[in-house]
Parts: sequence; structure tokens; C-alpha cells
Amino acid sequence: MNDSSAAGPTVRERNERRIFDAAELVFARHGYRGASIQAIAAAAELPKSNVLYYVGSKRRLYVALLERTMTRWNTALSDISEEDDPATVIEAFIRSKMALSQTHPLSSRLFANEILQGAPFLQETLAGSMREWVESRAAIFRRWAEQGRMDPVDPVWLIFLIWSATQHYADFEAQVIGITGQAQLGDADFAAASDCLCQVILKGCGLTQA
Amino acid sequence: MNDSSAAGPTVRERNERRIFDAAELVFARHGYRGASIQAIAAAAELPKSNVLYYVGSKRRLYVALLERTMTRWNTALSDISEEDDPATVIEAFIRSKMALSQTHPLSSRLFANEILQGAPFLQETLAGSMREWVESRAAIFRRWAEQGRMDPVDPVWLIFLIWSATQHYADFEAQVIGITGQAQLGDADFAAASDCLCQVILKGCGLTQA
DNA sequence: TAACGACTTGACCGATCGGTCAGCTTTTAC
DNA sequence: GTAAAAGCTGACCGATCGGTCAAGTCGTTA
Repeated sequence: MNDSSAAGPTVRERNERRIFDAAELVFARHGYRGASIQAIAAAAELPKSNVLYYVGSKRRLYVALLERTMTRWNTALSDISEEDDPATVIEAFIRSKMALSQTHPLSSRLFANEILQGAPFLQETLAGSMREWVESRAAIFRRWAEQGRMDPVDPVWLIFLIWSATQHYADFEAQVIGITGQAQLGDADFAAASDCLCQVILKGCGLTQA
Repeated sequence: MNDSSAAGPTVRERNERRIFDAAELVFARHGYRGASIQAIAAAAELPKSNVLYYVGSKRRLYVALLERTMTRWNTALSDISEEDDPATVIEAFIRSKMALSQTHPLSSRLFANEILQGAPFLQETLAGSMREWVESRAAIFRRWAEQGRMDPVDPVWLIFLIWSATQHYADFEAQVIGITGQAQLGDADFAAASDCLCQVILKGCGLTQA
């Protein structure tokens, strides 16, 4: 029974998943230092020793969790090309980012906590693959502007604008809930917020929705 | 020499200020649980016992720090009225919020950390004075839209958009720096980002800059 | 000078931290 | 059937946590 494809998940796979999910919950809320293995073990309903048996150390668990998040985000983002329609691309960008905020808020908060700490474990990622990703998109945005297909808006700050506005609904959910007075954010809220963001940002870039 | 007005700050005033500033630094980076009094004392260059002598407990220090931040923000925000010009008001709102991100990034990160934890100490503030503040502004925005003075944009989400986009440059400074490759954000960066935000958001709301 | 309140701090407390390890049970392989 | 491998966990380690306390120092006032 070593094969997960034929006989369900291995004991290791099942427990690692429980631990990862529990760790994401605790790290997202309390940050790296504020989280304790004891709390993670309690959330995973496993003894502390068992957690350490699988993950080795707190640091390794945290780094592995960050890597899982970054790869998950990478695969969720589609590539674009200069020939695409600007409005379509930017709207899809906003909506897919907002969907991530709704489906994976803990990942977003984990990342936010890491950045708040000064990104000690993500320095190379930021200056490496993330910078490349931003610059490749920015180059296309710039060409669109040169061709008069959209307003000349600094593309890097536009990307930051979209990132921040969409992540806000994951990272600052407690604030949104407290101010709007709702019990929690539902599908309708995310849909309406997405519509509002698309409306303002597309028009702000001189684009009309498809 | 008990009077601060005539003979400079009291010993108490001076030390409390050192402690508050040090605590803001540590809490903003590591959150409530992740921060330690030892680390705060080291940053304040005081013995741990001396810190506790002044502030009583970690919890009290944290709450007092949050309160200092909230009142500081409240005083920095100007009131608006229905008769004001929408474009002028929203542009001033964006620029003053961005200025706060530049001058008080630690306060912004402290607040962000509190929200990420689920706002355990700011629940009443969110559902109380902050909600009132948002709704009073939202009411004016709505009337502007009814009068055709701006596009019908959901005002609450517009406020969230402005908050998130401006706070981003304080809370996620490490990400902005890592991706842009700069050593740090300077006046020119904040000015350019503010211009970009005003350009996109004002146009996105159907407004033209004054 | 004596006394007082504000300030200072090292020593210490029980609790919890991340992590190790020995010894146990269960599963797998032959 | 049996040995090896994998999984499990209570007991324990030194370090650090938030917080207390007693014994000071210090400047001011009477």
C-alpha cells in the first residue's frame, strides 16, 4: 500500500496534508514567530511529536508552506500576449485574483504575514521569479499604451493596485466584515466587489468592458 | 522638574515614548504573539523590568499602541460635505492616505497585523466609529452619484479600494522594494504612485482631476 | 539631614517554547 | 513467520516567555 493512485492516500500523505492545512491556519493568523508547533498540532489533532516527526522543524514547515503557496499561485495565473485584448486580459486578471482571495484566503494571509516581517524567506523569490513575472506583464501593458490601446498608466503600479485591492478581501476580511456588519463574505459580495473593481480600474485605464 | 512644558519631558514621558516607539517597531513586524517584551526592551535600550514598570503588561502596551494609532489616524482625516467637489475630495483622500503610508508605515503595519489576527482588540472600533466614518462618507458619495456628479460606484468598495491601494505601500513595502529592485522607497516613488492612483481612480469614477 | 516618592534592575517564578530521543506499535516485504 | 521499515508518542532538554518582587538608586522637599 505504497501507491496513492490505486489505494488512496498514504499515511504520510494524509497526515502531511492535515499538518499543512493546520499550519496554514495558525501561521496565517499569528505569523512565523507567533505560531507554535503546539497550536498547529492541536489544530491538526495530532501529538506535537508526530507533527515534528513529519515536518522536521518549524522553519522547514513554514518554508514548505510558502513554497506550496507560491507554486499554487503561479499555476493559477495564465500567460498573456501582446495580441490579446487589454480589457479582456485585465478583467480576467482582476477576477482570477479575486477568486484566489475567496478560495484561498489563508494562503493570502500567510503571504501577507511574510511580507510584513520583511520577507525574510521570500527575498529571492521577490527579486527573482516575481520580478520577472511583473516585468513581462508590464512590458506588454506598456506596448498597449504605446499603441493607444489603453491609457499610459505605469504598469507596475497598476499591477500593485490590482494586487492590493483584490488581496484586501482576503487579508483584511475581518475589517470588511466588521465595517459592513455582515456575518461573513459570500459569493454575492465577492461578485459585487469584483464588478466594482473591474468597472473602476478598466475605465480608469481608458478601457471599456467587453 | 515635574513640568514638561517648562523643563523638557519628564523621565516618564521620555521613557514611555522610547518604549512606545520600540514596541511599534516590534509589534508591526512580528504581531502580538510573535513580539516579546525582551525584544521591545532591547530596541528601547532599557532593561525588561523597566519596560514592565512603565507599561504594566504586554497586553496593555499593545492596546495603548493601537489606540495611539487610531486617534492619530482620526485626526489626520478631514471631514467632507456634500457641497464639496467630488474630484477634489477623492484626490485629497488618496493623497492624505498615501502620505500616512509614507510617514507612519509602522502604524499601518501594526494595524494590518491586528486585522490579520482577526482584529481581536479592534472589534468594537471596527463596528463602531470606523463603520460610522465609512457610512457617513458613503452617504455623500451616493448622493454625488444620484446628482450625476460621479459614476454610480458602490462607495464602500470604493473606500476599500483606496484604503488597500494606499496602505499597500506601507504594509507590503518589502514586496514593492523586492520587485522594483530599489533600495528603498523615496519621495519620488510615493509621488508617482499617488499620481498614478489618482489618475486611475478618478477617471474610473467618471471624474476629471482639478 | 532625614524622609519620601519616583525610578531602576537583577534575580527569580511557573509556563511554554522548539526540538530530541528511546521505546513502542503497525505495516510492509520476503 | 519473521525481520525490516515506517509510524507513533510520552518524557525530557535547555531556552525563552510574561510577569513579580525586593532591594536598591536618585532627586526633591521639609
